[in-house]
Amino acid sequence: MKNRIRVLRAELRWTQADLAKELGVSRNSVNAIENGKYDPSLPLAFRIARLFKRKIEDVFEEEG
Amino acid sequence: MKNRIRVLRAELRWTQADLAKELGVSRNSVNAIENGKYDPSLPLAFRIARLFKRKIEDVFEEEG
DNA sequence: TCAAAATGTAAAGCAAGCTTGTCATGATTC
DNA sequence: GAATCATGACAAGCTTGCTTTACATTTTGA
Repeated sequence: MKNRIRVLRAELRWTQADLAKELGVSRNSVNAIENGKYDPSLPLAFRIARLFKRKIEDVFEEEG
Repeated sequence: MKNRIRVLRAELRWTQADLAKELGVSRNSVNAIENGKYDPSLPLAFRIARLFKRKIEDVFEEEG
């Protein structure tokens, strides 16, 4: 899955640490997810989308 | 997370095995997810929503 | 320029998602 | 009432998501 987290985060001028704190996960998880190391769980995807006031489909996209 | 999979599946008159086959997962996974044993991964949630022609938010709901 | 902040990366370990296989139960239908 | 189908449930095992800790590299900004 691709995601637009880095862009959405940049719009708010948040650091990965800021975002991690808001989401209740570790900074390493945010970093790994932004860099496509793995996909977030569904509950975490919901929290991310809600935080950015977007639909999940507007934050995440199935690859190719 | 709650989900409406059982209802959506019933509308199509599919068995859990039918759905599992369409999704490319085991019947046990479909059964476990329908019964709330665990949440699907994000990629699987996307496949489920797409199969039912719904937004992820229309199939899954954060609890409480 | 130089220090601090932000990001990347990696290892080890626990938790959650998913598998195959198997069995029990209830509903269908012949 | 016997066979079949659909569902529920459980165990063992593998993979993936997430953690903490730690350190290296890049970016920022005074």
